[in-house]
Amino acid sequence: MSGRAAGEQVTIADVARHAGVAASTVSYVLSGKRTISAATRGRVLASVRALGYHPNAGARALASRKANVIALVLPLRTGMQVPVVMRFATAVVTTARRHDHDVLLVTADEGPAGLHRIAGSALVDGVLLMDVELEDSRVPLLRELALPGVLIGHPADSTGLACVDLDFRRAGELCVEHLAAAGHRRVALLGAPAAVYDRGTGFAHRTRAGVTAAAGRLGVDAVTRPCEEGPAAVRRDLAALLADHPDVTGLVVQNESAVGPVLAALPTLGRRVPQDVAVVAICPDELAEPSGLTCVPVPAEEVGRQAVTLLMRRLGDEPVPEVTLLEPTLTVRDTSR
Amino acid sequence: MSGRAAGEQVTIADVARHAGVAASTVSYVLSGKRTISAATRGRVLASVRALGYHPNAGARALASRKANVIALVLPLRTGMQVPVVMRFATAVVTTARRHDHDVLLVTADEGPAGLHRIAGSALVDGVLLMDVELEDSRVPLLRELALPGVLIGHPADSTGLACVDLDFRRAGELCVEHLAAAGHRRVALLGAPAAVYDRGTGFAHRTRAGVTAAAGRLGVDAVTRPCEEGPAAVRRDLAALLADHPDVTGLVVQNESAVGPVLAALPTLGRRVPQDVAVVAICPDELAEPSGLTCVPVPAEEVGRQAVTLLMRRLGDEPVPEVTLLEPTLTVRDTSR
DNA sequence: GGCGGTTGTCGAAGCGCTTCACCGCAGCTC
DNA sequence: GAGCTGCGGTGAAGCGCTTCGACAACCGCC
Repeated sequence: MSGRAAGEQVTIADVARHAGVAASTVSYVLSGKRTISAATRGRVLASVRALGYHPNAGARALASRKANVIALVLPLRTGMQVPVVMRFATAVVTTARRHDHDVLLVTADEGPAGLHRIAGSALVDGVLLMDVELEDSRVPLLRELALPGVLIGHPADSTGLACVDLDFRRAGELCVEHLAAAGHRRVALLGAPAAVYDRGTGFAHRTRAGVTAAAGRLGVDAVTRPCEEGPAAVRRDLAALLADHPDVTGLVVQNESAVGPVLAALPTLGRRVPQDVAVVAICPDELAEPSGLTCVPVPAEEVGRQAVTLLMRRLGDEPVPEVTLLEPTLTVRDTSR
Repeated sequence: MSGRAAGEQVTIADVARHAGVAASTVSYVLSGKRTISAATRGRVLASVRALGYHPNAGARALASRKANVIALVLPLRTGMQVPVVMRFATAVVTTARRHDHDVLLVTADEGPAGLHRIAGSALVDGVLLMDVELEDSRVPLLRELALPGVLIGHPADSTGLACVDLDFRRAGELCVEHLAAAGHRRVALLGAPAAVYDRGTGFAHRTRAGVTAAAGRLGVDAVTRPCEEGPAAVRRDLAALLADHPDVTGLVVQNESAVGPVLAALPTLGRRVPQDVAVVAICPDELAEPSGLTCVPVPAEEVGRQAVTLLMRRLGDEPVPEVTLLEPTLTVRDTSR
C-alpha cells in the first residue's frame, strides 16, 4: 500500500519530502558517511520503509563511480567439475549480497574482450576469475586494466594479484600419507583428463606434485596417469593402469566423473574395495558420502566466500595476501579401511 | 595505445571531440535512433574504435531507463538437475549478450525480497525465473511489480505471463509410445524424488500424466513411483518397484541421479538390459549417450535461448505467447533395442 | 522565389544519486 | 566576549548518457 502505481520509481526526493529533510540528508543516512542525529535518522529510515525506497542502481553507480556489482567469470568449458561450480556460484552470490553487491555472470568464452567491455563500461567494480590456468592470458589483462580481481586457482605468476585455492599439493600429500599410514606401499593417482594437464590447469599439476612428493618422502611407489571422462573411458584407463601396475593397492582419484565408474569397475577387474585396493578421492563430498568413499572434499563454498571477501577488501583498498591456500582435510570412510 | 591512463573512462564527450561532432550525434550513431550521414557515421565509429570507447553503463541506464541487464533467478536448491542448470545458464548468457544484455545472477533464496529489490532499484529490465512450481509465490509478485518476466517451467496459472518448457507430457507419452511399439505391455515410470512431486513441480507431474495417458490410450499397463537420490536409495526403490511389479519389461527413468545406479542395479536384480527390461530415460543427453541409453534429452540450451528471446520481445513490448512448449524427441540407443 | 518537407546536426534539459562547500549553532578555551 | 572547533543540516554541482526540440541546409514544386 505505497499509494503509487506499480513500476513507478520511488526516488530519494520522495523520501526527503516525506521525512521533511533534504535529499542529501537521506543520502548520508543511508550511506553513513556523516553523523546524523538519531532523531533525523529515525524519521528518514521510517520514510524509506514506508515508501519502499530502493536507490536507483544506475544513478548511484553514476554518481559514486561504484557499481556495487562484481563479475563472476565462469569457465563453462567441458571437463569442468559442474556441481562444484554451482555450489561455488551460490556461495559467491550469497556472500556478495552480504556486502551489498550483486553478481554479474560472464562466460569465459567472451574472453578478454568481455573483460575490456566490463571494465570500460564500469559495469562492475571487480572480477572473480574461475578456472585460472598456469599461464592465463586474462591475468596480465587484469593487471593492465587495473581491474580489481581475485583468481580462483592460481597462475604461475601471481605478483600483484590475489588468488584463492584449495591447497591441492597438500591434498595430494594428504591422500598418500593416509594410504601410507594404512600400510600401502604402491599407490596410483588416477587424475584429470589429459587435456586438463595440457592446458596447464593448476590444481591438476599441483595435486600430482603433492602425490609424488609425499610418496618420495614416505618411501612409497607412486604412479600417476590422466583419466578421460565417461564410464567406458574411465574403465579403460583404470584397466590399463592396473595392467601396467598390478601391485597397486592404493588409488587416489581426482576426477569427479570418474568416481562412480571407478568404484563400479574395480570389482569387475578382480579388485575388492577396500580389501584389495583402497580408494581415496579428491572430489565434492556429496559425491563421496553416498558411496562411503574416503575423500578430501573440495570446499567450494569456502573458496567462494573467501574469494568474495578478498575482493571486497581490494575494493576497499585494503591490502590482501597474494595467495590464500585453504587447508584440505581428509574424511575417512569405508573405501579405505 | 589509446594515450590515456588505464582505468580512466573514455566518455562520449571525448569521442565527440575526437570526431568533431556533438555528443548527441555520437549517441545517435551508436543507437541508430536517427538517420546520420554515412560520412559522419564513419568518422564517429572510427573515433569510437580509436579511443576504445565503451558507454558508461550507469549513465546509460539512468538516462535511458534501461539497464540492459536481465536477472537469472536460479534455484540452487538440492535435488536440482545441476549440469542442466549450468548448460542452461550458459545459453542464457550467450543469447543475452547477442542482444546486448548482461545477466545478473540471483539466487532463489533471496526470494520475493530479491525481486522487490531488483525491481525497485531498476538494476535489471526483466527476469528469468527458473524452477517454477505449479503454485509459485513469485509469480503473482512478478505480475504485481510489473516486472517483465519469463518463466522456465510453467505454473498452474500462466495468464499474462510467458513460460518456456519442454513438453514433458509429450515426453512421457513419447517414452511409452516407443516402448509400446517395441511390444512392451507393462511399463513403469521411475520418477523424481517424492519431494519434487510434493512441492508441485510441473515437469514431474506432467511427465507422469503423459505416461499414464499414453499407456491408457495404447492399452499398456503403467505404474509410476517416485525415486529418491543416491545410489543406495535408487537401488532400493527400483528393487521395490520390481518386487511389486515383477512383470514390468519397460522402464522410464526421469531422475538424473538415478540413471547410472539403475543401469548398474538391474543386472544384479536379475534383469538384463535390454533383453529383460528396456530402459528409456528423460535426462541430459551427455548422461545417456556414454551408457548407450535411449533417452528424451532435456534441451537446456534451446530452453535458455528461447527464454531470452521471449524476454527480449517482452522488453520491446511485442506480444509473446503465454506458453511455449518445446517438442521433445526420442533418441533410440542400446538400452531399448 | 517563396513554400512545405526532409535530412542531418546541435544544444540543452534532465535521469536520480553522491558529495563538496557552506552555514548556523552549540560548546569550548583563553 | 572573541575566536575556535565540531556537529547536523542544506543547496547545488556534477557523474555520462539519452532524447527532445530547434534549426540550418537542401530538396523539389507550384
